[in-house]
This record gives sequence, structure tokens and C-alpha cells, in this order.
Amino acid sequence: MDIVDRLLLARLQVDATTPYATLGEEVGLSGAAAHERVRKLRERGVIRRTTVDVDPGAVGKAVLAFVMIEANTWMGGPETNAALRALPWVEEAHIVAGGASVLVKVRAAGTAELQDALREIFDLDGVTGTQTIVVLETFFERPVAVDA
Amino acid sequence: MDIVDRLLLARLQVDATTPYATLGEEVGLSGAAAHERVRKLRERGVIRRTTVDVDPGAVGKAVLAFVMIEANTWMGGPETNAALRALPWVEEAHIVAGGASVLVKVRAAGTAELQDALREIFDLDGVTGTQTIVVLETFFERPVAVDA
DNA sequence: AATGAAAAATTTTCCGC
DNA sequence: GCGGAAAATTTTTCATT
Repeated sequence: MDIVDRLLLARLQVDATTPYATLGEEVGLSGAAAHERVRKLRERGVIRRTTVDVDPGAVGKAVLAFVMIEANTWMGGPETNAALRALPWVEEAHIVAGGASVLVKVRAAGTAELQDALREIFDLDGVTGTQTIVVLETFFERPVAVDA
Repeated sequence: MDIVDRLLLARLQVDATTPYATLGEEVGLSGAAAHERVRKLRERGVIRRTTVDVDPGAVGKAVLAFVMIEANTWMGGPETNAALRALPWVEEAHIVAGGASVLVKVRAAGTAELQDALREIFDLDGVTGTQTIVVLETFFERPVAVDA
């Protein structure tokens, strides 16, 4: 992956609807060459998918929280993964080092729904406690820096 | 926003390269009508942008961490926002309730670069301390649930 | 790997309902 | 707001360097 690939990635992160001809111009390639580069980036899995960024508030998810989950069993297995995936409020789930075992990012309509989510998390096998950090304001959420 | 809009959003989150004709079929509309729906969702800001999801590992960001920042001044202002935005490692920044003032999601090439990021965070005005949670494994990171 | 051009498909516009 | 069709643009393929 050279600098041109990185430029293309950065550009597509900003607007993936940009025509290949325009992308090519911006990186000093023909449209066909830019297209071929992007095709390979997708093929190699560098680009995982093309998606739309949806405003959470507009779909009724007003509350964001991070929940640190403590457990008395190893939570790094596929069962925990699947159990967390099944919870619609959980947007991200990570196994972490430190006091907690798992850190999840949770989005809910309001505090009542957040409470529902927390109850479900509590009910997972091995969970002994949770610590919740409620977000008051999100400054920004942006794509991975590609530093081209 | 009715159920059709939500179906379209959910479908576009999975693959934003899907032709309007196909989207229309899947939600029971013509291609033109599906296109008009999506156009309005963009116009209203429900769809913020069309983007590509880049594999962080493929662009050399192997380490993920969450950093809770404690401060002795109010960090909710635009100066803090701008200062955090200027740090390339910071992927998300949130003002939070609880012991910490700010919670940031940081991605770095390795532990050395993570240390650089932490130093820069420490140097921000008002910061009195940080607590870092290092991610060992990411189960998943997915788009906002649209529950259609 | 890149280019220009042709071919195929899609996006976008527009009119009638 | 939706559907069908034309028009404009883009994606995709291909022969060549």
C-alpha cells in the first residue's frame, strides 16, 4: 500500500460517492487506474465495505454510554461475542486489559432503554458488575486516520 | 421517517453501493422512488455521508485504547473540541458524566505511539490525569441500529 | 500497473398520475 | 410521493503500452 492508496482511502472516507474520474484526477491517475486501485483495496479487505453514516439522533438513539463489564469468567470467547452481538443497543464490544473484562459502547433511545440494556448485560453469564459512563456531548466520531 | 426509510437506511449501512433499482425491489418501491427517499434522507441529514469502512490494522493502527481524561477546568468548550480534533490518534471524543471529564477513543500504531498520544493529551490545558484502557481484542464495531 | 476508449449499468431528471 | 422512461453520468471491461 503506497501513498496513492492512502490518498484514495482518505478521499473515500470523506465521500465514497466520488466518481473514479475525479478520484483519479486528485491522485494523479486516470479514472480506470483509480478504479483498479480501489477494486484491489476492496479485494484485500483494506476497504471492508461502503456504508452510510446515519445520525443516531435522527433514528431515535439519543443516549450514548460506555459500559465497563466486570466478570468472574473469561469473556474472550465466541459465546460472549455472540451474546453481545445479539443485544441491539451494543454498537461496539471490546475485550480490555484492566479492571473490567469487556468494554461496550451502548446507544439507547433514553435512560429507560439504557436501563433495559444494562439489565440484559447484567444477565450475561459471568457478569458480576458494570460501571456506566454516560455521554453528555459527543465532540466527534470520525473514521480511522489513514495518515497519507 | 417511516418503516421504508428505516429499511433503506439499514440496507445502505450494509452496502451503500447497492443500485437504487435493487433497493427499490427490496422495499417494494420503484428505483426512482427509492432514489427520491434516499435523496431526502441525505438532505435532512439523517444520512450524514457515504463512506468506506477501512480496516485499521491494514493502515498500521494495531493498538486501540480508550482514555478517560480528568481535568480541573470545564472541557466542554470548543477549544477542547478543536484541540482533540487536532490529534490524529483521537478517533472519538465525548464529554462524559462521572469521574472523568472527557472520554476519547485512541488508535495508534503500537504502544510507543500510544504513549506519544497520551503525552499530547496530558499536555492539553486543564488536564490533571488520564486513565487508559487498552483493548486486547475487538469483538465488533458496527453501525447504529436502525431497528426497522 | 496505467491509459484511453468502448460497452454496460446506474444515476438523475422529468412528466404524468 | 410514486412510477416509467429518457438523458446524463458513471462504472466496468478491454486492448494496448
